[in-house]
Amino acid sequence: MFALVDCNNFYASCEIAWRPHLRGRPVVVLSNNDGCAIARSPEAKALGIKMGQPAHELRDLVRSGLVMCSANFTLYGDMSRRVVAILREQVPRLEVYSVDECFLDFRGIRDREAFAHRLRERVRRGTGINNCIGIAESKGLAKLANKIAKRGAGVVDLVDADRRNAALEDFPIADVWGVGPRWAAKLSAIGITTAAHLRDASPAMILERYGVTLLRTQRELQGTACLTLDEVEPDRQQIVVSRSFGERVEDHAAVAQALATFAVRAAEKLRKRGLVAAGVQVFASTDTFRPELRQHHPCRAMTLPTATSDSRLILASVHRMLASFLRRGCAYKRAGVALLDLARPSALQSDLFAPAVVGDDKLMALVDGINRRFGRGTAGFGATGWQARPTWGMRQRDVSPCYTTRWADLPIAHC
DNA sequence: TCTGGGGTCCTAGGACCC
DNA sequence: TCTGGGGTCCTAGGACCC
Repeated sequence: MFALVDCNNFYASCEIAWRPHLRGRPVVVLSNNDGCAIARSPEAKALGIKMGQPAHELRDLVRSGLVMCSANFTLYGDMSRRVVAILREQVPRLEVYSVDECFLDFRGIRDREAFAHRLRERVRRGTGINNCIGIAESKGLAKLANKIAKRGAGVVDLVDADRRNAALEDFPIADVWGVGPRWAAKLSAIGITTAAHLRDASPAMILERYGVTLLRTQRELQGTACLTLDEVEPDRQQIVVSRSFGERVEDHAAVAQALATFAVRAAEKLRKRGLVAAGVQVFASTDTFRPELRQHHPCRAMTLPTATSDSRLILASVHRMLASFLRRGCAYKRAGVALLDLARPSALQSDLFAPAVVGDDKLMALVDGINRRFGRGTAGFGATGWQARPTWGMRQRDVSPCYTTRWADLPIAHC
């Protein structure tokens, strides 16, 4: 028995929670580089703004009241932790599924709907974030129940068979969790246009044409829980830091600085999770939206001689791969660094003649400590260029303050 | 003027091993 | 008429998720 708590328009709700004058107004949150809409308040949806719609197509709407916010992922991450903390107080077991969703173990709860309504209200009062709850026998059905709850009821319980069947009858196949655009098109072509159709389709046919993933989805729709509540987040297999640049960059030294910056960020994330990497990959890309310009999409990877989380060793490997990596006359729009083959140091196979992990943990802990205390970038590496506004930097026109994570940005209440 | 970023799982095919 | 059989590892590509 699962409940899925899903925050409504999460990023937009976070912005509105701290800027109450935005309530009732159309608000969108933009992707990095202020590129496209990644979250929309209900009022923004009502204006017909689509998910992923480019920001430049929205400029005209600003004059009629649309508010566009640059993404502030620090704020959203902290708000997410607050929502989870409130839920943890109320249920013994939960899985943080994404930044704005939690699966809860709802077994043994007597009046599920009343309990869910109280839960919703607690989250709303504690964080200002509106949310909906779907309840069912499997995660897949809880997802589906949640989508129906978003239509207005707030809480939907599909444990009752009659209610579940009715819900599946008119639930579009494209909205089913685990059915993406490709499969939705293929399924529709053979007459499977609703969740009920998929539930009743031949399992052998599903397995043969789509594989075990969709077969699992089908069984979940039938009410058989194939997915479990995973309370512990599994260790990452890879960490990627990549960005589009604010403008096209032809200067290879600038791209190298960007890659060094991403490598340092990736190493920080790696250490925060207590992992080491045994592989490093670098990639870059010219502007794919301008096919008339010279295109180049270089990508290189190497295996490290010994696993590490030391920024200096990761930087050195990036530097080595950069030799004749970029092409003269190409202007790059995006680049990234990936750390691969991640592992816990304790889980590594030891070598009779060499250490299993290399690097200076004490030095890295010191650097991380300084940056935690005095702000990111206080202590760092020369290879990153060390500029306040590098040419490859992101465009961000209107970032909200980090209300909950930076002393200087603390909101002030006037009485 | 310009269209994001970060993940996972599954499968098929080739290389290689005994 | 004849081609062996059974296995793992790695990689690329395709699908999905938020």
